[in-house]
Amino acid sequence: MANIQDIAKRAGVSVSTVSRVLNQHPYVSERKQAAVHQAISELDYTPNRSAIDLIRKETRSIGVIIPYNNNQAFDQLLHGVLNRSVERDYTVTVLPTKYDSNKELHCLTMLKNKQLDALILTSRSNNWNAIIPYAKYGTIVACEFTDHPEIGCAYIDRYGSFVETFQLLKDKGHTRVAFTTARGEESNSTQLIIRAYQQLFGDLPAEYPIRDCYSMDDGIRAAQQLLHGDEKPTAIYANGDEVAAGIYRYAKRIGLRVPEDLAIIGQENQPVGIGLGLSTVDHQLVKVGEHAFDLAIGKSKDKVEIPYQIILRQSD
Amino acid sequence: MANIQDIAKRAGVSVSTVSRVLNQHPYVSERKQAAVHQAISELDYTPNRSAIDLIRKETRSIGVIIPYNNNQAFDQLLHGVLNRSVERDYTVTVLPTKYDSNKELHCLTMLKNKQLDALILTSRSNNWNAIIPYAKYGTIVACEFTDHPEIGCAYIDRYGSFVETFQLLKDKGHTRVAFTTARGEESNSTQLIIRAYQQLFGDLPAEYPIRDCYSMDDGIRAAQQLLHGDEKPTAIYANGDEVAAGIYRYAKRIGLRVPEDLAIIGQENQPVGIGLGLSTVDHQLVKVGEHAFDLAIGKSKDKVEIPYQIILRQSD
DNA sequence: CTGAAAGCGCTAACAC
DNA sequence: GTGTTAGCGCTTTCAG
Repeated sequence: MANIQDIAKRAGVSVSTVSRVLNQHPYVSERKQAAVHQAISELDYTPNRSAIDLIRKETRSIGVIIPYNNNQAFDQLLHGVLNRSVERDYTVTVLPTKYDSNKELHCLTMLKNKQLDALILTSRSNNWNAIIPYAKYGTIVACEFTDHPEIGCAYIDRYGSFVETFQLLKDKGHTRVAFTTARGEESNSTQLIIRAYQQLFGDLPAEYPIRDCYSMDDGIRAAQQLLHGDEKPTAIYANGDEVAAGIYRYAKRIGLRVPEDLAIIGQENQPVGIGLGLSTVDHQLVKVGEHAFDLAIGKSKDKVEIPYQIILRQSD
Repeated sequence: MANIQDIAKRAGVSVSTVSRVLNQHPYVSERKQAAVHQAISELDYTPNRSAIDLIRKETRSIGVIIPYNNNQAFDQLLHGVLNRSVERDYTVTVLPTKYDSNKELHCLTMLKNKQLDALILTSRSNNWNAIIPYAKYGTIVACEFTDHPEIGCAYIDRYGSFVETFQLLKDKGHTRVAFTTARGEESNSTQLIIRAYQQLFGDLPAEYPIRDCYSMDDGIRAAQQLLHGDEKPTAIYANGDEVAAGIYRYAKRIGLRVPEDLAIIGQENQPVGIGLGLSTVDHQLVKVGEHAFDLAIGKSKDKVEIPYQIILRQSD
């Protein structure tokens, strides 16, 4: 590949002149400008990006840490980021970590080694203490609330959302309401839903939170466990519409009526929930992703809350 | 940030020695090796990636061109790519183009400017003629069949899949079968389904292919158009399960029985289809993505066909 | 085993 | 307006 020197030689100018026209700096005579452009097209030249990144110490590319790459919620977040990246001409790199904290740390070093300008954490498996130090190498933005001043975040009031949903169920007369979660108490979100439950219903029966729920099959498994136990719930709040769909299908299979015998509420307003007419709480993850992107490229440390929305259909 | 020189100085060795231990080259005395490691940890040093990429002329990162970033089919492809990238320690950059051919070309130049080692095209809006020249700058792999020898591809026999599905419908006695597509005849896939239709049913009524279908709402629109027309179809083959779900819901809404009054078959085996019990043809896009990745990093120009799978549930 | 030195391709003072 | 030149941070001959 031709380089900037070849162009300079061919156009009969210096490399700095070539660089100037490449970067649209003023003060280059029309004549030389034309000569440079001609040389560029004759030699089919494209500036080498690594060289530019090296000297500029900036890549115009940001990373998105996504624990699982087969999860609708993370997909939504990613879509939000992508939506904005196209408009702002940034490049985005997807970094699946499988909740492996070392992999996550490895991604954080991509900030340090100047491979990425900013990093969006859609979730995390390290403590903030381990993460914060990397903030000096690049912008870090989280998709959950944190009051660390070094970290910008676009978040939803998860606790409020959980409380409101449980309240809604309680108002309808439910006292035995179970719920599903992805990870266990190592997850911030799980801790919040447990607290919300306790606030409204008191002690949490050990058999009510069903964890490791991601897919429709997990929903079926959860329903199986829940609907044949002693403390059979009259309502289940699922951590996603796919999981809710699994619960719905199992309930139907054993002859339960929804919502009369079992109320079901999902999360994230996904197609399967729409198709099945399941109520859901939409945390507007696409918007969260969009805001996270804006914070990232704006090197902002703001905390922006995205409103959630409860969508009632026929299943609650 | 400390650089390799700082480390060399601190460890009392030359930069080449530091480089050697960084790259695990043999022939470095234990003593110096230890000194270097110590200096690295004392100075909290991380090698600069741009500098390495510049000199190595390789980035260990590949791009995936995705026209729409809110489409389940492309998501599946991307997930496949991501699955393998984690295992092989590659970095993947997502490049949404919105079917803008200039944007697509812009992505191709990322090969030329050494920003990406390889590029996976999940779809394309440029002619092969415009794309091929970039193959000399990096590996290009497509997710559709092409016999260009410069391009590796992981593909499904779309034509075969379309023919088989139509045949299945024909065998059940359907003669009026409509279908939906995403893009129009500028799309390879649309051309193939039209040819498959013609092979089995002869002339294609102008009102049968409904285009611009991506979401559930598009499915509803398609059903609306189709089910109130003159040539009312008895079967519809949708270009995705979400679209199929929209058709299903509309059919139910106007009191049609599925499959007695209207047979519906979707594509890609997505949650909403499972939830609604819709038949589907699974093109195994995740696998396609995985193979595409392998071809990409193997710089292979092989053509690998991924088998599709027709999954019959109650809707056909 | 180890170091000096020549780049990789580009930008940005600085001088004219 | 334009060219010279000193790097950016690293790898890799080439000598020793």
